[in-house]
Amino acid sequence: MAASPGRDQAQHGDFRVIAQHLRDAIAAREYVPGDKLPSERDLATTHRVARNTAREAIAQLRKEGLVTAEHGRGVFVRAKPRWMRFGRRRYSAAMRTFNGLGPFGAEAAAQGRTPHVDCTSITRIKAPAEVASRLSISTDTDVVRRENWYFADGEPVQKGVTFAPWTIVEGTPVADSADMGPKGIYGQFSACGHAITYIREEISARMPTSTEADRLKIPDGVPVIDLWHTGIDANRQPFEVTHFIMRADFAALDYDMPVED
Amino acid sequence: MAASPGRDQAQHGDFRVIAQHLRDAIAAREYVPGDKLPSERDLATTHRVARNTAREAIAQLRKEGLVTAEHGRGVFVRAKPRWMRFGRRRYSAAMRTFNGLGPFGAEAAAQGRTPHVDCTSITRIKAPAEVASRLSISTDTDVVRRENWYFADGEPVQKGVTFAPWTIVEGTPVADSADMGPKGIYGQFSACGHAITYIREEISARMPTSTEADRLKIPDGVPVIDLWHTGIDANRQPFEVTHFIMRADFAALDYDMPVED
DNA sequence: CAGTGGTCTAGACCACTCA
DNA sequence: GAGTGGTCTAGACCACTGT
Repeated sequence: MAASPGRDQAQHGDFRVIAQHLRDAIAAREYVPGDKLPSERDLATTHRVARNTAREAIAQLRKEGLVTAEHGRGVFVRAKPRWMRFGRRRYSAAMRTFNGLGPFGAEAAAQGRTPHVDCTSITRIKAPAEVASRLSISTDTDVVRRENWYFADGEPVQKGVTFAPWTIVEGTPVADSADMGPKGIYGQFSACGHAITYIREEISARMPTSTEADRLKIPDGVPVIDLWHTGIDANRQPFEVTHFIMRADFAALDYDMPVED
Repeated sequence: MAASPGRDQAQHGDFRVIAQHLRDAIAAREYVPGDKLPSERDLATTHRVARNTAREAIAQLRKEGLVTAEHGRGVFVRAKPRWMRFGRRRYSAAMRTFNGLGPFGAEAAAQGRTPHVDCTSITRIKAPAEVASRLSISTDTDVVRRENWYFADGEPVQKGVTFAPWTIVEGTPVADSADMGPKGIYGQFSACGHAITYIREEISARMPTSTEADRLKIPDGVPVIDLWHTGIDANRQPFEVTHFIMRADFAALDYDMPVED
């Protein structure tokens, strides 16, 4: 040890010590959200380690979602996420009557944000397996596939891909138009005999793929919520499936429900 | 460039190329779940880069949750997570009658896993703010705090901290005993006039803190589901709050519910 | 321009696993 | 003991941001 030039001890876990120092300082509000941390080079000299070691400490905090690095600017304490909450009532008729943005727009507007939805593609395909099983149809059946990207205050928040049997949507705007009219897509379904009455929501969380991180501009250390939503009508028939990928620093889910029907 | 010894080109994004090679190979099932990837030193030599660069490529895949590194053994393609699903009916009376493990045990058993719950502490404290607001009580009010750790097949899966007003649980096993009897904790609540009738579940996802990662043995690239559960009785009075931290590679949530009451 | 994070090199020793 | 990942060094140049 004493032989190694310029150093004396420490080898294992140096970066953990630095990381913990920074965590503590953040917890003690020596750095508040938005503040810039010392540069990697500064950390290295003050802790008497190589820059890479200081950098590794920063990498830990990034993985935990505590800080965000900005190339050329510095490393900043991340602002506490301001979650947008989605609940089952976003599908209720009352939420739809005053705008044409659908459940997302209604929730976003109710929470003081400016929503924007971009429908990037509408195609007709064979039902993928995950869709077919939820709609109780075969994978030979044609479905419409509508891909939507959702923004709040200009920031990308989530992606949603909606599928519905072609036989149901044929001839309606759902099959070929981005504009769903004043009552949104569920107004259209309702008009053809499928009023959304029950929903099923299957929720999991995972890290984004590199593609998702790109498209949704997801910072380091932020997972996605992966949600399969199924719309079910009054006859208990599923008529629509949407696969949402939501930034977990923006979206939260909030359900209240009876324990039994 | 040509001046640097032993190399010729490439500087930017080398590790991304390597990472993409590996991703593609995994997608093409050249490596299947459980397989060992080439060692960092092998990757370095075959791609003609320094070991740190190969290592960075691996780090990317770890962040995405695609692979897991095991010290001294190698880097392995992660097995597809086998999620355990939790739904609203885990709180129904029917799920409780055949065992004393509560909602978790019932779900785990139903899914062919061996559940185990470890109640690590039972204390009496002033209600924390997050609890008080959900129970509609003040932060001066005493509550019981019960900390539980949940295991499936011996692996730690989630942590749950339950709070309930002291005035409700006083004199019952909920206040001081790990053993909740054959009908579980909700049987106890039911016996003192608070049958669970509605629930509210507030769901978000984030990366684990370093403490959580330790205690739940969470591998790299796996987020946690952070869930606040509120139990509400037939009179619409909230009587119990539980804060769950779940490993997102084990737990998924699955709710079916009416859009309106 | 100076200062920042991003990437890379070519080594080194440590800690762990397994034959 | 051989092979693996984990950590560290002391440099280097690139890409980006701001003055």
